[in-house]
Amino acid sequence: MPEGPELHLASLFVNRMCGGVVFTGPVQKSEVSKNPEVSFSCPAYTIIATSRGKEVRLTLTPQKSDSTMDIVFRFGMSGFFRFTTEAELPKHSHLRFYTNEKPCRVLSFVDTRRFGSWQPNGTWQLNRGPCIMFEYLSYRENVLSHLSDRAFDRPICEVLLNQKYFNGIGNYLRAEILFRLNIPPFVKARTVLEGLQTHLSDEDRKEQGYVLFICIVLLGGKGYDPEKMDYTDFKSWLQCYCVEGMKSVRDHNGRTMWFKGDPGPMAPKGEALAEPKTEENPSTIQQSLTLTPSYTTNVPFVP
DNA sequence: CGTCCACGTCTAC
DNA sequence: TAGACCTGGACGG
Repeated sequence: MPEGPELHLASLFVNRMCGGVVFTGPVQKSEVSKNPEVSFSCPAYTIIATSRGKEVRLTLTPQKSDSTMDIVFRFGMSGFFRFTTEAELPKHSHLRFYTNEKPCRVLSFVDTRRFGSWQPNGTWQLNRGPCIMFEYLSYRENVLSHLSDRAFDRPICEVLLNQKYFNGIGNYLRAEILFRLNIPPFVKARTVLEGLQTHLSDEDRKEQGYVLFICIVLLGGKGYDPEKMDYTDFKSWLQCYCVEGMKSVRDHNGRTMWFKGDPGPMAPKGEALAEPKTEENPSTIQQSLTLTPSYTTNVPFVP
């Protein structure tokens, strides 16, 4: 997805573009979307956004009332927000908020593959853990106080996708985190994490990818540009995910895990590792990074 | 043309 | 632990 950082940047985008903008009328849903109708209509309201892990919440506030409405979004594989004129409505715009301007502009939730979802009058999904980026202490406590949970019997790379404990991590981040911390992906998660019960030091934060996340978010803010369809910066930020010379293997859930070196003891057995492409091994299929607009518009980078 | 792959959940057997 | 849910880009014949 859009992973935690992109969801956060999406919320910054909404607040930047819609700050001081007045919206009006009903919220419109595309015909094709199977998500619920948003029965909200108001002559004048404003929109603010918040993010938590892999969710974004829009709060609609009528100017002459205190009865706000929250809509909670998950982005699936391809969701993002855009703010355009009505004439330039993006393809796959599935939920639309219209401004009171003439000609009006439209805040759109765009989602090519329609794996994304929204919930009117929604709340943060109950079974998702604290946000790794903005609820760091409770995130950390949630992980460390539940290390006896059977979930941590799994390899670390698979547990990192468990949103009950790592709300915000997705497939590119797990690869980048484990690669940069030099942790073999298929080591039992509990083994990796149980050394962290000490006081909160910079090393601890580093070990749980916290520093990585903060870098992504802080440096990513300036990279967010929905008009610019250029993901060069994102690709050059990646050190492992989809990078030539790295190995990849399907994990036990069928997701591709990118890594370097030793896969670790719990690697799926019988699985042939994809060999890294080298000059001597040109027959290997070259992995290409195909990016939908959410990448090109939302993804941050570290120079 | 066709097959494979993609930033993620969901729910059904 | 599979599939189901979707569109579309890359690449092969």
